[in-house]
Amino acid sequence: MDEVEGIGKRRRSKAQERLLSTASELFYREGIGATGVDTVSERASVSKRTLYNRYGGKDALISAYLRDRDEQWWAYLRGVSEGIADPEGRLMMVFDAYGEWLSGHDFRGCAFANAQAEIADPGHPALAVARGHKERIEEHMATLAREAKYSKPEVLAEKLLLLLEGAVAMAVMRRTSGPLETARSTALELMDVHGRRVQ
Amino acid sequence: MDEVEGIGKRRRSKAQERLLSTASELFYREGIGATGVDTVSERASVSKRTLYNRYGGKDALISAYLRDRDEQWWAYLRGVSEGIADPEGRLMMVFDAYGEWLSGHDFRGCAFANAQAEIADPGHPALAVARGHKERIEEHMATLAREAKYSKPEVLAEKLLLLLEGAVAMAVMRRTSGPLETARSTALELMDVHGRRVQ
DNA sequence: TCTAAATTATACAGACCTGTGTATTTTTAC
DNA sequence: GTAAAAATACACAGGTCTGTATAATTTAGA
Repeated sequence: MDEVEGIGKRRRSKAQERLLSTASELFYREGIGATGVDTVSERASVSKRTLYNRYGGKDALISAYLRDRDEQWWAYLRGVSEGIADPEGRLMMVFDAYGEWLSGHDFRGCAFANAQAEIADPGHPALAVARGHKERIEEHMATLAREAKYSKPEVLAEKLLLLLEGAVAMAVMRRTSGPLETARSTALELMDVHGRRVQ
Repeated sequence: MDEVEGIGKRRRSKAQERLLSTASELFYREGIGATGVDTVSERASVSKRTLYNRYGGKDALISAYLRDRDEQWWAYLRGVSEGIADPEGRLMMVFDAYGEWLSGHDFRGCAFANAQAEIADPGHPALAVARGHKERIEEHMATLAREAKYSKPEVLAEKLLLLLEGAVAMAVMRRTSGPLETARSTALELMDVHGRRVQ
């Protein structure tokens, strides 16, 4: 029975998992438009028919790719934030996580921003996933800023998000993690500007 | 005689101009990868052969597109900055220019960031154009910050660039100019942090 | 073991892609 | 007006793309 990712209740098959991880790597590294479904299925050693039976088409595979990326990102942040108790430290961990994630991998920038840049149709379902991802990051930072008792935590969170996104965009262009460090130190300055309501 | 854009001394022909403006619009609105050379030549009412004789190929056309975009951006900034004498005002004009540019057009984000996201090959000549564009903007802001006697003008300029780039990226995702306004007000706060060396 | 679902291999349709070849016509410059 | 440059129309090569059709095969559960 053909099952569409995200709707079906049946757990992912191994073929489906392999398709997703392969698509994830190729879409990120080579670009979404530049990666064909034939390439994905071949590299995953899964027939193209299965790809279409499992995902329905390329568009759904793109959405699944971004959803997977979103999940991985949160898992990664959860991991590195594990020991830290104070909200300020956890706030800075978002910057550190971006920075760490940069080095090592052949860095191709933010998968969500790249998808936004590549997909012209604003109604494409994958773009809703990308928007949701950024929204959750901002909310996460706003929550931490609130817990740390900064004044206007939502405004602070938006500022920090702008710094982060700009830093990633510039880092990928310059092939340096410098922008991330600048963003981090600037974040501290902005946190200082927002002061702290002592309870 | 076949002439390659950027090397030849002969001024652009009308056909070449039409090719460039058509490519510019399509590359920006639909994406570089999604726009074929056939489409460009048809929409420009110029034969495909002329496109190849003039530009040599699609890659060179992409580079020309970004160079053109860069020129247009500076012309626009020059225009809106015309009356302003003080460097601080001119610094804020960069933010205003980004914001103005946002509204009106069907906004698809920063053409240079989009090219960076779409083109996987880091050696592609168009990416050098994109890098140069951002570098010049940062230098421009650093010069203004220096003239306005802010301390560490280069550092301030980098911070402002990060805010700008992040704001554009978020604005295109959210379809709001809100991020640009946030970036603008945050820029003022950072300028305050950097104080002013009174001469 | 037997049955039903999942996956496979293979071929194909129809469209699009970049780039070239060639002969003809138009435009430009002197 | 004439010669050279530019642009045109048209066809074509050799790929790639998404998506589908079909029949055979493998896997997994009762």
